[in-house]
Amino acid sequence: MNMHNSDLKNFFTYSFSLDCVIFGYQNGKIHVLLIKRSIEPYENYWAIPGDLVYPDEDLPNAAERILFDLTRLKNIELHQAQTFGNPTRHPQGRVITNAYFALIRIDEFKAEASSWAEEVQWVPINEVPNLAFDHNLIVNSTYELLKQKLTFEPICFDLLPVRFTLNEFQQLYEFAFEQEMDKANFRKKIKYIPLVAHDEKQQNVKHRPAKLFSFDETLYQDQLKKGVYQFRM
Amino acid sequence: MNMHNSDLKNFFTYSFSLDCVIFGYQNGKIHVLLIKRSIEPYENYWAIPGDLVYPDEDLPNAAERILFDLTRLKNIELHQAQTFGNPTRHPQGRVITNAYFALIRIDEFKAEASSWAEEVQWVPINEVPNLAFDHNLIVNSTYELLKQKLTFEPICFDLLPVRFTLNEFQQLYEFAFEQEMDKANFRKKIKYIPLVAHDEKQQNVKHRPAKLFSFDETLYQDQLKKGVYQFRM
DNA sequence: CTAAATATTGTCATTTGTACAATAACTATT
DNA sequence: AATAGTTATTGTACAAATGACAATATTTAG
Repeated sequence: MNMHNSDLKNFFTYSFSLDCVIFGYQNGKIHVLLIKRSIEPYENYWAIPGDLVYPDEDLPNAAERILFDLTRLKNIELHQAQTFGNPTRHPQGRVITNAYFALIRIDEFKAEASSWAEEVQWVPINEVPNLAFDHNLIVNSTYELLKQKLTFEPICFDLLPVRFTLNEFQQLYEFAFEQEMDKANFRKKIKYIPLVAHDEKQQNVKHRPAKLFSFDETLYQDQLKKGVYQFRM
Repeated sequence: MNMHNSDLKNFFTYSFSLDCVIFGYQNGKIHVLLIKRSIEPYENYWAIPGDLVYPDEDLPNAAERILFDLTRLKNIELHQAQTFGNPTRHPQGRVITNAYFALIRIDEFKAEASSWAEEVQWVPINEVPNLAFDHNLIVNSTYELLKQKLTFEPICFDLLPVRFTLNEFQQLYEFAFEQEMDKANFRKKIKYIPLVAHDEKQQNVKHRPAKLFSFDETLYQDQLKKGVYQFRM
């Protein structure tokens, strides 16, 4: 497979690609996974992992394959985001691209550069450099979508460690919505979210350690089915 | 332009199309605009208006053009929805399609069959027949998206007449969410939505006529900017 | 003028939201 | 072991929103 260089122009009249915006959470900040391109166009630029879709490939499969090829990440739940089709977005021809995104725990998965990705790097969402193609647009649009989804789907738990403190939970929302919240009131607000309290506590802090919680996905699905509760922040 | 028949296979290795889901509101029901195909494949099937995107055409422009070509509708604000890329969704080759949707006042715009659309028809969302291609999937997914958006964006006013009664407003939500609401409580809930009360009243009803209201878009945008208020139903 | 019908407003108990204060539990230091 | 420092967790009091229901108002039809 080498449809990445100058012969792309002759390969398709126009073509279809897929770009992955992978979000992670670390040190109180939402991060995005970037790769460094070792090929033209935009050689040596940072970009989000993406590539052309094969002619007989379904989009979810393409997303999985492309992400794995470039970053060795697998078993990640990818979700469709927007499609970008500006005719001039690719310097070598018409390439329409569909963004997919995922939320992962950075330390549970190890991203490694592979194929034409020379390096991989997690970058805080508000420190993303100038990227290849229209990837800044794609990252920003998808981050807006993420923030929207954070308010009415319990996806924050894909970013947090499996066991987290209520403060960590709160700080994630404070970061995303760029506003501080009252600790006591935050705890009342999340009263109905099905969390399990564990006996375990935070380690290596030089003050009273916080209790650890985890999200009960099964109970959440039950509540959804019964219609007794709808997630909303 | 005739890339719709058997020569499609040779025209593009794979191609990209755009399908429009146009919603309207009438007689207390949300409707979808359908066209009847006069060409193969799926000749004589009902479908949503859609066609191939030109190689040098931006997606928003393509959406406008395609909708106008088939239904004569214009000056309609179209919004991007999902992209559908199942390799077998089109019987003649790989065609990835991007759905766009719009919300309009049915009687303010007159849809007319044009080009290879033989007929146009507004159909209640819960009475949509078996459609061409995967168009049932597209319509249903986009309707789900619409319902989501109804809860956090003031797009309901694109469906309602410019001047509407509070009951009409309420009934739209009752239809979309399939649940009845208390009249008095509904009025309290919408207290902060910037509506203008007019002196005008409902006509031709055989009981006390209701007062007419309209949505103040300008005031809403101001409130948004100031961050004092966020639409939420 | 009256009945029928729906629009509109009001009441009240309950729940939720908000700001802030108080208490609890742990670490580090003396 | 006692104490200070630090953060976790719970509580309190008042304002605002919600929900079920009742009461009143305005129009048409006769």
